[in-house]
Amino acid sequence: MPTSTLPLVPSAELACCAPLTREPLGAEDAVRLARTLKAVADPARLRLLSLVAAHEGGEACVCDLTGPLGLSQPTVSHHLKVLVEAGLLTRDKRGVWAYYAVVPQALDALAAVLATPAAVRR
Amino acid sequence: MPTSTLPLVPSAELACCAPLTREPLGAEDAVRLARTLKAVADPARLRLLSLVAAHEGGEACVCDLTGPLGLSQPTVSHHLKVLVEAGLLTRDKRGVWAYYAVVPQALDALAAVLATPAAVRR
DNA sequence: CCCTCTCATCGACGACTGTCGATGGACAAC
DNA sequence: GTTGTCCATCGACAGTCGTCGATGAGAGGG
Repeated sequence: MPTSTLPLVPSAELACCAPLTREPLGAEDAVRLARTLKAVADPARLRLLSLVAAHEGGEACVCDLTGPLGLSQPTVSHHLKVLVEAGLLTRDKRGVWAYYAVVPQALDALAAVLATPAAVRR
Repeated sequence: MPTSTLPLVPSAELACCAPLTREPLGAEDAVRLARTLKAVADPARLRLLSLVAAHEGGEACVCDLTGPLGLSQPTVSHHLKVLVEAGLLTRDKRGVWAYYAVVPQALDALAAVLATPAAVRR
């Protein structure tokens, strides 16, 4: 049977806080937010998210990704692990293959924190 | 006369590309996007953005920020420089003080790239 | 049982990053 | 001019990060 790995992140971490520009960010919230943003702030990982999302069925295995990225298989595995631990990707192992898929709500939550709420915009 | 420092980033960098999950990201776009995201992916810089936005008048000088952050003045100056170079903050030197203000469009552009377009959401 | 294929982990290396104290430059007030 | 304040830059240090080759763990196929 296929084994599905859910994101390790408590869901509270995804929507951790009010929009950046609405009120001062607490130290702990800042650390949590930065941890998630760090996972995205890398060219290889950005392209991975993009490639996985664009792949047919919305999922892709490692062997689909090493070629387009031009990185070694261990490096790709490493980046995928980072993204899964950040809750941005899910891992689904079926037989020999490991299929990765994006978690749209996670990206949306990040976007929501960064965006300027209409009330603040001047 | 006050000297205003505009962001060094070509405006093309701010809205560099289509939403992540819409089409595969090119290598160069990925590098540019990652560079901007790296500027935000740090607890101190997140709090700086937040503190500046929340400060009265939407702007703050360095001496307003070192206290709440608990970091030394050189470190705060360093982080502010990173944010200005990323186009997320503007620097306006008036007399002895340097006033920083957030660039809402920059944050919004970042959010737009991360967010899942409705058409892709499944 | 052995071989192959896919993927994860390990260990190592160079590069980059966040932090600080010390220094220097610019402006203001006396 | 001298002194004081605000801020940027410098140099140094420890820590983290991205990358790779080598190795290991499991699943399948002959």
